[in-house]
Amino acid sequence: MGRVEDILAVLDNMYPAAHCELNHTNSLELLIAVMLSAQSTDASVNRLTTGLFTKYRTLQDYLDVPLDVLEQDLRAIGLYKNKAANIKKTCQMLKTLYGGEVPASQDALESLPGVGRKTANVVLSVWFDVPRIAVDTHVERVSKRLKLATWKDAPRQVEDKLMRKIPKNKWSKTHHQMIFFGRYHCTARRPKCEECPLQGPCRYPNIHPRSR
DNA sequence: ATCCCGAGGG
DNA sequence: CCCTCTGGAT
Repeated sequence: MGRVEDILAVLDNMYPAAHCELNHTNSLELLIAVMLSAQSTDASVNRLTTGLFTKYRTLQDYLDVPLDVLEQDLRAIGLYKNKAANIKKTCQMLKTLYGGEVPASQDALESLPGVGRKTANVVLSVWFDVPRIAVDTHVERVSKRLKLATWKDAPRQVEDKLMRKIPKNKWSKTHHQMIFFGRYHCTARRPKCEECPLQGPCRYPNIHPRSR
């Protein structure tokens, strides 16, 4: 069995039910939750959206509210001023350009302020079931440690290499498994290397010989 | 390359 | 205290 196949098998075994952990009940809520997740934990986002999605139920609710009020409603999360402005502008564009719906196209999504490639990929994959691999901080770190990419690769290059190495029908599942692995096991700061079933393919011990 | 930017963990 | 969190725009 090849190296990549081994890694996928281990991830399947560790996280058979990996999934999107951002709470949402429709495409607008998912889009906003992903926008809010920039440089924030999903736990923080969910804590915030519990109340937010109760207060803001429709697209129009975001359009009607004054910017400074929305800012205060997002205050508990990082980058809240940027996020408030982007959400308001994005909702305006959804209304005027996309019939009040979240578009299912990569270009349309990325044209929205505050929505880049990573956010677009998550929405496409999670909501529209389009095969994509969103490269966030976890996926990037895990990919580099497991030698699925090199240390110098930018997120876009990591994405290309993953798409080449992973069967397309597994992109979405593997994406979430890498998130879980990065979030709960192969953490940025003190990865649990001693109890890791992926020590074989990992380069981390060679780069940080005695760290833990 | 830098800025935005709060909360939680170690 | 310092680091990290499903980034994006300039």
